[in-house]
Amino acid sequence: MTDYKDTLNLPRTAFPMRANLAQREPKMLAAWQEQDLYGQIRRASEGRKPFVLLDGPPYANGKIHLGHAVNKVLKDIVVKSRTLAGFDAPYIPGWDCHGLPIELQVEKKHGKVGRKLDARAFRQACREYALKQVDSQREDFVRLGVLGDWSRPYLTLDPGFEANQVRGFARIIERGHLQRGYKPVHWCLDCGSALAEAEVEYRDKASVAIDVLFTAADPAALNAAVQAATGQDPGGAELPVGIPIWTTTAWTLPANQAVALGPELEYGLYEFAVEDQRQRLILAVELAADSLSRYDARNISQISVFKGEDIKGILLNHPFAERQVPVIAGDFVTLEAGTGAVHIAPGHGEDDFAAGVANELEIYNPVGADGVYLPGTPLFEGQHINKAADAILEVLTQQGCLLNREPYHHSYPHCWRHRTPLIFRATPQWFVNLDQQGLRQQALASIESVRWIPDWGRERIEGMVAGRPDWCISRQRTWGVPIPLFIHKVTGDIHPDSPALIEQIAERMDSEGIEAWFDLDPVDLLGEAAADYEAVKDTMDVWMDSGMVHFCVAQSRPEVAAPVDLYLEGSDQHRGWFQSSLLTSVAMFDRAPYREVLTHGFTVDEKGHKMSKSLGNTIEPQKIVNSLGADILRLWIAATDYRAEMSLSEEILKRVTDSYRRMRNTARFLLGNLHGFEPDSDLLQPDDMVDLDRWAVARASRLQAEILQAYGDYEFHRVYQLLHNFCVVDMGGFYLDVIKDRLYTTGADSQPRRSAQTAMYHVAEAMVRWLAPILSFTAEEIWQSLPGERGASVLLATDYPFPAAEKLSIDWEQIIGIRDAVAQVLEPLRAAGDIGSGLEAEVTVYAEGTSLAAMQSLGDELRFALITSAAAVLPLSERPESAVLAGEQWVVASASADAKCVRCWHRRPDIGAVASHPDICARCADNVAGAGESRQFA
RNA sequence: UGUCCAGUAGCUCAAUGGCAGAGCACCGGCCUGAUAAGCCGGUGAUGUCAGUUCGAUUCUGACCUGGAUGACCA
Repeated sequence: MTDYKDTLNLPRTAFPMRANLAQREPKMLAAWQEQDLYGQIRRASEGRKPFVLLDGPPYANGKIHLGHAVNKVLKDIVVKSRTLAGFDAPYIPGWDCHGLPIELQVEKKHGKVGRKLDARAFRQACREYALKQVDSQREDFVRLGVLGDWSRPYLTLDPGFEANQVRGFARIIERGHLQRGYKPVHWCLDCGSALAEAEVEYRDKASVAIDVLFTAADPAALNAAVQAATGQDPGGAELPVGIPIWTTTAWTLPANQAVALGPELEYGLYEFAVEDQRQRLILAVELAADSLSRYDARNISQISVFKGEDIKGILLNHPFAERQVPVIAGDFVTLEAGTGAVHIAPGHGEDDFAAGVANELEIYNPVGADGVYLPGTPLFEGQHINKAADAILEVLTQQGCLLNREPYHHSYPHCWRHRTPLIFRATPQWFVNLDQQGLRQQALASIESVRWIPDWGRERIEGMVAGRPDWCISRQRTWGVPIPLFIHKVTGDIHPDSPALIEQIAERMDSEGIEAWFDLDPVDLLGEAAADYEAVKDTMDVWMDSGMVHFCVAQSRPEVAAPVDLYLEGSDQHRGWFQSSLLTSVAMFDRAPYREVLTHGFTVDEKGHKMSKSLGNTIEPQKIVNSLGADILRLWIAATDYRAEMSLSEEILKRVTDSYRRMRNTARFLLGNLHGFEPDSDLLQPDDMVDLDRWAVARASRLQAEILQAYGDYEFHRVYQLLHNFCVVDMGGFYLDVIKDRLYTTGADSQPRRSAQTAMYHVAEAMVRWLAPILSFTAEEIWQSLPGERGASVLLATDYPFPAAEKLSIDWEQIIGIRDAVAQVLEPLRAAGDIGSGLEAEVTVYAEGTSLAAMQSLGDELRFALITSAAAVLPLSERPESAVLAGEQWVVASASADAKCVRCWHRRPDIGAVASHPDICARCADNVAGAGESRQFA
């Protein structure tokens, strides 16, 4: 028997089945770097329609985690898919480099500012630390296959950035949004600084709740007020009377300036006895019973009832300070807890502050930056507020004003870095005022012009902007961009020429960065007037840094000038970067800095629980990359619907790896069978192609439309599903299976084979582009194995232009349905051991209508489509008793009685028809020694 | 405690006021000319409870679970 294997065209390719991504990817990265792929793409994209994604800067501290990977890879998929779609899509990554966390790291090593290092050296240490972090994070991002201008990222510590930031700040001042305020702000004693809203988190805290008595300064006046309200003299003028307040922050009592009652709430005057001492208290009616039981009161009687408003203005004795404080009305007073009377320290609370302003109280703050009562504070001067609690309670007890104390658990604001309780402390701070120039309203209007994806993002940010307080932008820290202002020593006003002065400062900062401000001799700028002014020592909130990226980066990199097309971050950035960027942009330019804002969810484990170190359920991206490869991680990110939580587990990674292999293998099969195909000479025109091959091209072309749509809609999980199903169902399950016979057995340069190769070539060219944004490494590997002249990288190409669709002769969807039906009928034969492969069977299909027509037009080539040795088709009316119903048609199947062709494995009656080739069928003989067969349909 | 989002087979995703689809996984089989592959067949699901409706996975409400975010001030 002649060995005919040599006469077959079996697949050949150097493209390996095993990906070995962990080893292969770094080499590919080196090659990309070597050839400056990013730069090449920029040059190739010149003049195209721009699509700009502005990178939200990660904070330069710590190793990147899964969330970072998700964010950067999503951005990368967007940028690459837009590049392939023919846009000029630059990507300039950036880092957020100033701020407290870096200071804390440096403090760990060098101690606080002024101990081992002076401020200047400390800042230098911060700078060095941040740059080191940037380097390490950059390495990890690059390893993920994220393509961008990594050699020239933007850093908020770049002198140019810092200079532009103060220029932006000047613009905000010019437009009237800056305000200097003496207001209570969240203050972290460990930071020694004010905090922004975004830096506050609420945690449970165990406090001591106390009831403190404020005695009436003039009981007769109180009685008179009650009588005026109720029409009855309450009497009992000889008894002690007062109003008890309830508080969990005893340390604020030294700053007390008033007691607030709800103006519309009902209060009662109660008389009772404690240890046989009769006395009177005013309490909210609803809270009276609870409160009086706390005080062990007996023989209680309610003397009268009135509204809080009725005793407004009555004076009370401060429990220990030498002053009297008024009763005021406060709408914010509720009946949730306490006594219905709220102690007001305008220097230590927001409501308190507002009440203080409304009632012309002193905004008194006796607490220093370090939490110690300032010199001159009666009784407690020099004590730390956390330690003074006992002393305060003791004083209250001595004064007979401590009615009750008990432990109390509540949630309380904490510093999100130190996790320590915050205090409210009135200090002079700088604010971006949301209302004095209509910033809030304009911001809300700008939100309307932005497309928010998912759309609930709009409501979220609207609610936040509508409800937020003024933005406290000053920090009393070392590592940050200075607030470059001069304050008049007498009037407290900023220098009238501030914008111009800031420009002069910015010019110095262009080269020297923030040190230019700290080194500045005010005389150089202000001349003789310098003596009248004081330089501000505060730094800016780092949210100002990142919030001004849209302005600062564009000054040196005009290709990303605002407004940009897209911001893409985690959904937590509605309160963070999206908002800070919006506010600065509206403050400077009256418009949003972005057209679209896309958010993604957070990573969770397989049970849907968030990943955290304490739960021990974190998965490190570095680990995945170094074992499975970056493409596997990228595929997971693409395959997951990022609008909700994104869950990751060992099983999920396994599934992702499996589907990766399937796609890779499909590509490998295409490449293996494109062996020897030179598109320049071998590519057939659609007219010359076998009908099935034209179907494959048409199918791929239709799919491409869907895939591009999905990319355009940022629905990458749809891209993945479409791609994977195409590989499995259309290609593996049908087309590639069917054309194997033709590829292998017909002549290498024959029309039937070239036709199939032409189709596969089109499919491969398109598919490598579909894959490229997601499986960047693998796509590049495929690209390099594809035949034909091509550029250095798939990313230098644009979406594949399919040849114009030709009308098909066969309704292939019908044929696919019949194929499934035949497979069902073949299964029992196989189970019975009558046949093994489908080529051992012959079938007759009985059908009517369109499916009959489809099969009839295939004629003799039906058997190739069904992958059986013989296939006949007859009208339904002729079906015999033995026919089996499968789907809509009836099938008769049996094992073929014919001999097997050793070459093509079909069972044919014409084996040996050509005498010189006794072991092969006539078709094979023709292909081996004759003119070669021709195919029209399959 | 408020608001928002999500909950569809073991996993990843679909869909619809009218029999809930796909792929993977799993089970069974085939092939050995994609072979640490490939092909065929099969099993399997709407978080819970009510309501509206002829009919609800879809609409409404409550609850549960998870996530995000805000308020919690005295």
